[in-house]
Amino acid sequence: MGKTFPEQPFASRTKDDRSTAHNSSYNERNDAILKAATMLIARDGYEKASMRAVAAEAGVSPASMYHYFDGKEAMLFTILFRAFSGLESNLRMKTHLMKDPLEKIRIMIAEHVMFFANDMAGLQLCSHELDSMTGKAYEELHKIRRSYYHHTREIVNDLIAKYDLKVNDPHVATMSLFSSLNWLYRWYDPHTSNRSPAVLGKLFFEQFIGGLSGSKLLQQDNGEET
Amino acid sequence: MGKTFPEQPFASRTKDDRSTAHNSSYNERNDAILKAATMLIARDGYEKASMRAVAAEAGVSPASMYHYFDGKEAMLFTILFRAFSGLESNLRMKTHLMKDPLEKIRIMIAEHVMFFANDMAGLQLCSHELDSMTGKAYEELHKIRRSYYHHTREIVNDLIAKYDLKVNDPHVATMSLFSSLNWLYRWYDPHTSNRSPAVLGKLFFEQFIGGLSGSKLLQQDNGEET
DNA sequence: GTGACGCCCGAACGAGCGTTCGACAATTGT
DNA sequence: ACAATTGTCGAACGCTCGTTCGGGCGTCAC
Repeated sequence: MGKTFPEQPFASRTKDDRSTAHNSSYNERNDAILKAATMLIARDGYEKASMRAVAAEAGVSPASMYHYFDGKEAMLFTILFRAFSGLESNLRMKTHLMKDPLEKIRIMIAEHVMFFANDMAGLQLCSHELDSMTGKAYEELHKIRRSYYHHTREIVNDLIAKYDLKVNDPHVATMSLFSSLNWLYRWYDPHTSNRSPAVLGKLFFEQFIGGLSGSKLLQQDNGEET
Repeated sequence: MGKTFPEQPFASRTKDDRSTAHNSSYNERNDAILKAATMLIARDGYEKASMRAVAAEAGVSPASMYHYFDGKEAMLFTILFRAFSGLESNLRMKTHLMKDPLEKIRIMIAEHVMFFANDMAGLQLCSHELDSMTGKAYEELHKIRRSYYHHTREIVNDLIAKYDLKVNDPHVATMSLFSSLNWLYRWYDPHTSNRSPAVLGKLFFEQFIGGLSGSKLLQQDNGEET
């Protein structure tokens, strides 16, 4: 029941703890507001999406919103916190028992694309609206993001070590991978595209590994192999 | 002097044509406003960056801004138009006389990174604020963007054809390349980083070619080569 | 000199924003 | 049954926004 995420510094829940077994209508309303907010902020941007519009979309009065969230920024925080935490903890869970870093990175990419397909608007906000946050809330989200990066980066390091790859710049390679994933919301819609999330994940995986390990096309520059 | 870009449908210049030889202060003020606007919109976002703040940064009164631009959106349009057009025409110019598509794509990537290094805020707006535009202005900018993509995509097609590459999905590969370039503003600052734009361009080039032509690491899946 | 014109800005307008307040309804604990 | 708590909302506050208005200033042409 009360099982959420390990270590939740100050705001993983809404306002104070009202999730006391009964009273399901509270959580329903809460989710309706978050869903409406996610959609409208994804469509119009954080500044342009007004509390009044979110309230209307969620079927609530503007004043009622403040019984569920301390304010507009707290609302965005909850959305981003759920999405970032979901990504991060899911990665940790799925790769926990694996040994081969190649398999780990394959799963990481596939899971990220899946997460995107299941919550396009939410991940769009993670890519687009993080710096609408300020102060400690920003720091906290940034910390999760950094943790996600570090986890991925360690997999990449293991990958390079295990297969003895000649990689010029692992950081740039990793950032390129994140670029591809974070830019998804700009061009890919799993409901419209003929590429499934699984296929797209496979393509990203192959591209990343190919980009890491170098191309036959360019080997003339490095002198021929022994 | 009056040399701009081929075909300029309706708004490559500001308001009406006041660039009549003398009166250089007009163009100076105009550029000061654009520069201030670019910086502030990059920092705060289009909605949050107010005309008053831009005016203050440029050393002009808010009212005076409307002698140079029809409004806030027209101002952003000019910024985006210059950046997109610069990118697109520069690509066309540089690759015009080349034959080898491998060299073409190398130059395309290097030039894009250089463009970014020379106008970080401007290219950030191209990546982040395009959909703050509406109507015909949006269409026009989107057209330039699409033209840039198509030009790049043709080079990729030639590359695949010439070197007989087995590429699963050229579109996804090209989008990944654009992802890396468009995501630059999120993590790369040429003034701070120890990687020069030239080095970064080289890395992106090698990654892209490697990602295109596939990896030795994964060839076990495709059966061994003949 | 004088009228026309480009340039500039203080002041204000109307609209929309996030948020708060106070009263009213619904639900709960006893 | 009744007091306390929780949920709801119309109305309003204070503020900032993009933009406009009207007039003042300097510089040309004649």
